[in-house]
Amino acid sequence: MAARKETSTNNRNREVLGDFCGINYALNLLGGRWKLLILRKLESHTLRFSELKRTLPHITDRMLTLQLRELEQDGLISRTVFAEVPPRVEYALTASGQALAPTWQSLEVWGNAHRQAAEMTLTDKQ
Amino acid sequence: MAARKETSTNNRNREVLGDFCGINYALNLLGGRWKLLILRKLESHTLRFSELKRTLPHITDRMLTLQLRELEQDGLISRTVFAEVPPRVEYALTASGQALAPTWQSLEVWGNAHRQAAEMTLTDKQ
DNA sequence: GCCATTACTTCCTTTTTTGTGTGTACCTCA
DNA sequence: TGAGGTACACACAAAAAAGGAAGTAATGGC
Repeated sequence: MAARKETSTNNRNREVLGDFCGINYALNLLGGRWKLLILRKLESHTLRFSELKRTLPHITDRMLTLQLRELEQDGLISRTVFAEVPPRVEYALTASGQALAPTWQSLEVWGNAHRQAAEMTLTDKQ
Repeated sequence: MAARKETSTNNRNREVLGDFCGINYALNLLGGRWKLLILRKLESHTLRFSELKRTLPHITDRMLTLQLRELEQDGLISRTVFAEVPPRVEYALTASGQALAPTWQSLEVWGNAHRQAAEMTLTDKQ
């Protein structure tokens, strides 16, 4: 898990900034490498562990597990276990998770636009 | 600086995800602890190094320098040096940086709402 | 000459995040 | 009997991010 050291300046800063403004509070929840990607995959439908894994390039079991756990603890996704063999576990967005959709969409739009702009200034310089 | 290791899986994943979607491209630029905060401070006016430092609780010179450098390299802020003594350096948002304002505003709104929701479920459980 | 100010830089340590490899319980189907 | 699938857990290693402490150049004021 995260296993943070309560007493570290690093961790205190993290908390201070989280209290300080909603932006950093949000970033504390969404900062993991695969988190927003996972949320976006769940936007249109519920998915199970193995399905998520297939859609996320290069993710390992461990990373997927970790990120899902944290998202669940932070109330962004829900986890439903079906008592079957082989096991089946389904992940879905919570209301809070869904409420974030417009934000990541606007981040995606900005990201693509900014990448284009960056590439253009690159070719300008050549 | 970031000093990333070209050959690491960690770094390759970072790049792969950045290419994969605008969200992760954006996150690669905005992931630093103080970056969005800095951008937001610059939203209303140009600020110099020492002014930024005063408004960001607990940040060190080193961290502020690093984050500003990266933001500048990524085209989100501009840096203007005045040939005076003592030195004066002013930071401002670029057009791209300003274009991101609605996104961090919506992140802030969501963050505050989600924190409230989280606190309510906490008190529910008590 | 000495101190203060500003915006850094450098070297080093600690903390956090990410990745690797292996193992497991359960049942089903061949 | 034995392989295969699912959704993990655990111990460990590597890399990245963050922080700490000290130093620097230039100049103006005392």
